[in-house]
Amino acid sequence: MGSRIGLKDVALRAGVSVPTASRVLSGVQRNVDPELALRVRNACDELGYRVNAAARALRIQSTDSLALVVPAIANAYFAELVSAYSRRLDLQGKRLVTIDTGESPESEERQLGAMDRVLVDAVLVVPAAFERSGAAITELARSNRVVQVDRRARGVEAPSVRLDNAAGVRLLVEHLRARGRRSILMVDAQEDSSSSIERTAAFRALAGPDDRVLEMPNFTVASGTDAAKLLLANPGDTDAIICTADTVALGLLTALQHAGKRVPAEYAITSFDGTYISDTAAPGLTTLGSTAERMVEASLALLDDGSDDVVLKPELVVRGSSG
Amino acid sequence: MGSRIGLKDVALRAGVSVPTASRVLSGVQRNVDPELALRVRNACDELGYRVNAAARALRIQSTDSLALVVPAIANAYFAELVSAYSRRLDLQGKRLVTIDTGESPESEERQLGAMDRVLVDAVLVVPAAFERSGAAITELARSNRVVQVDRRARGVEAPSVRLDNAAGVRLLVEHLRARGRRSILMVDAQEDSSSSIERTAAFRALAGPDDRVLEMPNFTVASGTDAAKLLLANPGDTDAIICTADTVALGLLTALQHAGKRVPAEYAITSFDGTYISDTAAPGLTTLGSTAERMVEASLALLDDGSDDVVLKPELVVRGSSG
DNA sequence: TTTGGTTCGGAAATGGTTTTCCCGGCGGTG
DNA sequence: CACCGCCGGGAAAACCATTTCCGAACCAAA
Repeated sequence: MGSRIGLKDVALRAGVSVPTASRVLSGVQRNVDPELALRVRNACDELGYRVNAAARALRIQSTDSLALVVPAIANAYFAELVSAYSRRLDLQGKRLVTIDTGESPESEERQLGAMDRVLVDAVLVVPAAFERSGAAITELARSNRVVQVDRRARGVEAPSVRLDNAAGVRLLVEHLRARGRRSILMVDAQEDSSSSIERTAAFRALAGPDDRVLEMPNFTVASGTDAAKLLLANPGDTDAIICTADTVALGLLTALQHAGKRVPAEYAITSFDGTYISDTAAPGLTTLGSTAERMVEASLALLDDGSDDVVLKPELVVRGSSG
Repeated sequence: MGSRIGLKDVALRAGVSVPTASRVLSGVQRNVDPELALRVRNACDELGYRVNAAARALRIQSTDSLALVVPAIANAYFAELVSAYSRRLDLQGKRLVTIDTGESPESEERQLGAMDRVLVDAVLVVPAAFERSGAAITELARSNRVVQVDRRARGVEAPSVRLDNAAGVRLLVEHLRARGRRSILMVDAQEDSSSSIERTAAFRALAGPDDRVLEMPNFTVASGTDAAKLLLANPGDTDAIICTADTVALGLLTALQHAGKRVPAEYAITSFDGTYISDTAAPGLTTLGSTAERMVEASLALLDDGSDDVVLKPELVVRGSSG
């Protein structure tokens, strides 16, 4: 049984007792002689000892890590959200473990169902779907602290932090109208996500007879280029576009430019996420500012004090793509 | 202390012993009376019981999860790598937990040092730096199974799976020369990563007097646009560019186009990663094909059979950006 | 009645932390 | 000088929740 080295091996080599070794390593529960502490630390080095995560967590009932479950890490919006959480938690000495559900409620259910194999103190989840994610998240929330981030799922009582999507749509529509645009096309993904639902609903409520909605299969750059083809095949009076994701806007922008269309002269393009894409596209994309930092702050605060839902106000960032 | 519900609560409610409840739930180690099994399962539902990850892992000495440590999840290349791992492991019923080190050796050291707070069976790591990552990874490898992916760190004995960068550079250079280009600029990031080192070394070995290297601070799209500014300020004879990342190539491409330059007529642009970016840019980027799937397969196989280093052969994917 | 197989429960094991109890030494006080 | 309290350390055991080993009981077949 000498295979794995445990704390008692360290204590033995350092010539101290197990409690003392523990006191040196983990807590400052009580003062220990600096000389003994040094011996313990040296013994650790020499033996290559590392504390057993499972044993420690079992006793302590706490790991210093959170899980973040996102639908698609390849989406720049979620990638930036992950980065923001990771940086923020790193400052606190905590770890973020990220899990990708591939925009698939089935995979999400598997991963959430197996979350009891991963050691975390709480789970931050961006639900893949509004309807189909509810059951798995509710189940998870029975035994874990759960916060819904960016999206919600139907019937889940876990608190949520999200953007005021209706206000965001209103900001973009009013901006485009103020610039004299008459016919707006909203390009959305037909994913069953709460944010998509809220955005299209808000848009339809504000839309006039000349405004349209185009549903693409997902939030990828390729969907943007496909949307451009569909638009060019059936241009109508459209002179302005609202994309519900920066990735889609990027594909749309480059495809329109490649087809010889001028942006913003012929088409004003706006978008939602405020990722680096909106900043580096040429021309820059008018978009709602990034809410990643605020979402991170709000959701972590919510985990601490257990307050209620948080709805963030969007801000408009005007760049060249809207004239 | 009745706060958290454990297996003994389930057993009590179901009127069976703890071992029997365990047999019903986790393993099919032995047959149990179907009637008892049903009682156990009902008790679980009613109590909302979920197995304790720490206790299970402590006893079993295994979780079905791997950790993947990447330098920057916001980089499309790593995001696609994460997705590929996640999909592949999902098929096997395993989980992937991803950790972002923000291209910072300090953060990497903290995160790797605290890896004993996360429950995983093995760690796949993309070292942030060639020189400065070695110590932390070596230390980690003393107590964990570790595989280096995509990059290596100096002096680490853990096996690695990586691209044959020299062959990749040769493919691109020969392709550009075959298209009649005379003066190639390599745009790299001055990060201390093994892949960057190998690529610039291979390029310098092949380079003629008209070829140059430009070192940008990092692998972001913004670095690409900055590189374009530097290039336009000092154009020399450059008629071809090799970027060591798709993100950089994207920024460079759009910035050059925005400045009125024609691609590929005036500048042929090629790149390395083969992410979705190379496919959706306009024109498409000539690049080395994505090796994500092969890296995933090779590294997982390596974990299974403990074989040696794997070096993947690159493939050239020709698109419009190189003429 | 014995034998063999099946199923269940008590107890050990997993590894680290924490508590309890004790001890020896040290300094201050009466 | 005796006494008291405090402080740092050690031995042993409890604890965390689960799995597994092993013995016991039971039922059916021989």
